[in-house]
Amino acid sequence: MPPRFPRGFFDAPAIEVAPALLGQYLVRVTGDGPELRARIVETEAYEPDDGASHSFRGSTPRNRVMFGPPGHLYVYLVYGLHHCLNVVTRSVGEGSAVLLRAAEPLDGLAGRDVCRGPGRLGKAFRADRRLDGQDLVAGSTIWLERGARLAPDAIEAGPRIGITRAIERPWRWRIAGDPWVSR
DNA sequence: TCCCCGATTAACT
DNA sequence: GTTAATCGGGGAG
Repeated sequence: MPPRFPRGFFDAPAIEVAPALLGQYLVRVTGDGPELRARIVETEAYEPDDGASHSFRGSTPRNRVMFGPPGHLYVYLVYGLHHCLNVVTRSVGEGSAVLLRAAEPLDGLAGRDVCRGPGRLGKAFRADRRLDGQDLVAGSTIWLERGARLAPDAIEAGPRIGITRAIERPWRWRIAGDPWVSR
């Protein structure tokens, strides 16, 4: 089994962790089905001073995991329908995370588009608020594993999707030309 | 308490 | 390109 990332990998700004997560693996074990595995191909960063971030107005019951230790999973419900997966970054009290937007299905996932888009990725990995706060470094339910390190020119940045504030920040990253990215 | 609207998606025209 | 689905968070009163 490939190594996981150490806690310190996540104790950094989301704008650094987001591109570094491209090409890495998301793994999930459920009570019944097979192990799920996918390769991350698209991410977005949300920072503490970022008007588009849930953490912008401080800690609340919903987003408190964002203000906890790095390397944990933040799961929230959007539009009353979809659960999105985020990786908490930066140190305790800062409020920063990386949204996982798309991945290449590998093991235990049927269908071309099941991981294309944050809502579908959450559904494919059977995420809901019960997964909020899971430890991605030392937990045994959902975690991240190291994949190949990508060359800088294999990564491209662009504007974030679906937000109405801080739209000028080019904080979405994806693997250039990858067939599994969203949209 | 009320009310608006969102880090989306699928199913329309 | 447009819109319904669906519901909880959090600001306003």
